[in-house]
Amino acid sequence: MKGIDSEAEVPIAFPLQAMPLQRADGDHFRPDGRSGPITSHDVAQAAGVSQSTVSRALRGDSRISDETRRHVLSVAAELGYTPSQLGRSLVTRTTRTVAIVVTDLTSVFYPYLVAPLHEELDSRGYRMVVFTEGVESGEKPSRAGVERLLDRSVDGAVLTTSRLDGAVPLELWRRGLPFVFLTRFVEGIPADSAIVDNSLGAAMAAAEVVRQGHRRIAVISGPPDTSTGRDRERGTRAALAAGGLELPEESIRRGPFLFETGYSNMSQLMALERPPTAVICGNDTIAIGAFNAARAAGLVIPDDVSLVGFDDLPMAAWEVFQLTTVHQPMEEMARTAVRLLIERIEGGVGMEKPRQAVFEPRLLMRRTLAPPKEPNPARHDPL
Amino acid sequence: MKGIDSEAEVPIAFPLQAMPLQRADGDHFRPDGRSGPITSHDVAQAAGVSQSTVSRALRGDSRISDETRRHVLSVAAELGYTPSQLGRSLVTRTTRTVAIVVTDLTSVFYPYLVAPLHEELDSRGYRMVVFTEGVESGEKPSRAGVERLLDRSVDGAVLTTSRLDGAVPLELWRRGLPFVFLTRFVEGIPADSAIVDNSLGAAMAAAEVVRQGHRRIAVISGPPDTSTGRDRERGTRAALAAGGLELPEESIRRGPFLFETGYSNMSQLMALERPPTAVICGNDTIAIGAFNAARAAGLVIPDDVSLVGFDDLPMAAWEVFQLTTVHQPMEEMARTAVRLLIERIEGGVGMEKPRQAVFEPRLLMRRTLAPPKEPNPARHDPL
DNA sequence: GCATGCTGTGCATACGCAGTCAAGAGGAGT
DNA sequence: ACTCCTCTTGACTGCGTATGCACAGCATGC
Repeated sequence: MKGIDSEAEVPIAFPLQAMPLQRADGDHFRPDGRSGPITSHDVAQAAGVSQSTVSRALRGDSRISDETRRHVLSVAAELGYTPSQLGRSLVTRTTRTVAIVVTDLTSVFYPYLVAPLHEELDSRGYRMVVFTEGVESGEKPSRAGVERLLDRSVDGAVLTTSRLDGAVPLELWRRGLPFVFLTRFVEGIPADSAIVDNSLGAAMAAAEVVRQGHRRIAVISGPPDTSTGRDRERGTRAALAAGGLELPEESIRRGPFLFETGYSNMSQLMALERPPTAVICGNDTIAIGAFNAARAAGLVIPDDVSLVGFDDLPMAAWEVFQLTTVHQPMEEMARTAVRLLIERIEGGVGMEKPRQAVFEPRLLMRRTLAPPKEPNPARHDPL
Repeated sequence: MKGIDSEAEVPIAFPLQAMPLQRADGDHFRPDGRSGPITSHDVAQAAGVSQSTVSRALRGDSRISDETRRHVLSVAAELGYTPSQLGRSLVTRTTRTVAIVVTDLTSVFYPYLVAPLHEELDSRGYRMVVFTEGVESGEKPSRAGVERLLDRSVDGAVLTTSRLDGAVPLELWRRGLPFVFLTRFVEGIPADSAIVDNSLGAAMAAAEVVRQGHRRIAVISGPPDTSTGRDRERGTRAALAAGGLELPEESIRRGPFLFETGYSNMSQLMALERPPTAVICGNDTIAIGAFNAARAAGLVIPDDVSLVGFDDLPMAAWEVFQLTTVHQPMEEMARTAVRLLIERIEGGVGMEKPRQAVFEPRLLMRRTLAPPKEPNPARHDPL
């Protein structure tokens, strides 16, 4: 077993391979003897043509003869020339880079959003830069953050993060940077968006909880300053009201969309004198936190308490959870967001009217929701 | 409940706020009447100074008088000037951007790597671009991918993905782009790296499994063409051998570090005539897949079968899993990787000797490992 | 024989910024 | 009064690329 040299400078333990492992002195050889990377000028000189011709040959300009093009391409390949994206961006005024703005990269929610975003962007030849919007508690617009988006290094942005009072979207809009809301949106900002009908989805879930006979229902909701948190809570309330149920303030908890929010609030709820028979959660992450809290308290789901989530993360389908939840087509939403954004970017100034892509939620019955064990005696339904 | 207009152009349902929601025609006002974003020339003209002075004033050059600086700053703020990172990068030959290269963004593993990477980079004033190395089956260097890294748009790269035969690291090294291996590395490439001692960690886990009395042990390992997969398998074998146990080829499965790998292989293992009493998994994701497969088969862990993982993802500690696993300090590793990389980038050409930061693994006893129920009668140990 | 068109290439410039060099203003020293 | 500095600022250039424009070469039509 080898020893440990934590952070120490240890000699390379493995032998260098006997392959063409030879680094050029200061990148590649440059005809003019200067240092630094190869430029189109170098290629031009080596190929005996002008820089313009190199540029055109590589970009496939049709006005270059096939012979010249082949020659230039071979010389470029030989020198290991890679066009500078910087120089190109400066003159074309386009970077083919899109910013993704998220709050908390740690969230298990983001991979499922970021992966399709990346793939869709990549397939269209765009790069992806990731920014986190500082989770400043106050109204701080995180000036540095907005600057970063406006310094010409990105062509547009996907906002997955925005709080309802967030200053970032407003600032972006004023400065004319194309962007699109994904998952969440901010009212009053006429930007494109790709979202699920959150209030409808939440209402579907809550209605089913009621239909199955629950009367003592608690809610662990998301943050009220996000459109998702607010709309889902609204939908839940509406459905409960339609079932003749109120939602007293002590039965609704709120917090960030985190495991801990579900865990701690569920623990408290289960410790109540008359704990709820069902708990509706703001998203799957909260629901899974709640699930684990219930388990830790020795409760069996759904025998002792029912649970529903929102999002349908892949892990919601895991055998250990089998979480009843509201499905939203995250991948499709992400791809749509990219499509809307790219159209804005490449479409130019037109298309001023904002477009909303609202997706249908779908209630997924799995195994965390069942009728309560001790049906409320006040229940009048025929069954 | 509101209706759904999936992907249709619906009018904005919310009223525009009565706030200063007024977009300047074509970005901000420009003194010279041209369109496009404000440049330092515009600020200079408006402030009655030269462009050089504007540049210097904003960058805090000490040779500018306080009076001029204040004036320039106020004019810049008034015009809403944001320096172009492009122009700056072109002349400074530095982008303050680092590329993160990953394989599969969907992995639940990456958030815990990407989040600290981002934070550490951000705190040092660097941006983060995410690339996926095409998961081409062949040797394809994913030319487009390498090009992307070499087109002067990043100052360096963090490779978390590399297969042992990957061509990307070699190409980067030859072209002189600073980079660092994180989690995995590739032999023969003299680059910095931040890794855990994988073989030691795996050996610790396997030794404990043996110590607890298991004799019929199976392994669900990671991909053999990664350093993590290979080294962990090596460590496991070594520890088993030290315990006098062989690892017959039919008892070791291999596959990508995915939930499905654990699920399907565990299902098969549990269907064997004499299933193993313990399964050692290549990482937590595989282990959790295996856990769910066991649960689906009606087995209780660890009563019917023991399970150990590797990584110590946050979810390994969840109540429903309580996975016994090998902890690696991912956050610290990520931060170290960034530190090593930035030192290379900002340190310039020196420091040619590669540095390896090897972190100590730690075996975390939770509740998925217990002595086998039916101890092997061939066991000779005193207890 | 000349004008015209087409094809292929080079020249020159602009993109936005940082930095080099020089120069002007003012003060101090002789 | 002159020189020598220091302090502050401006003109100019270059980073690497794309592109408008001019131009050369050749073919075509009258």
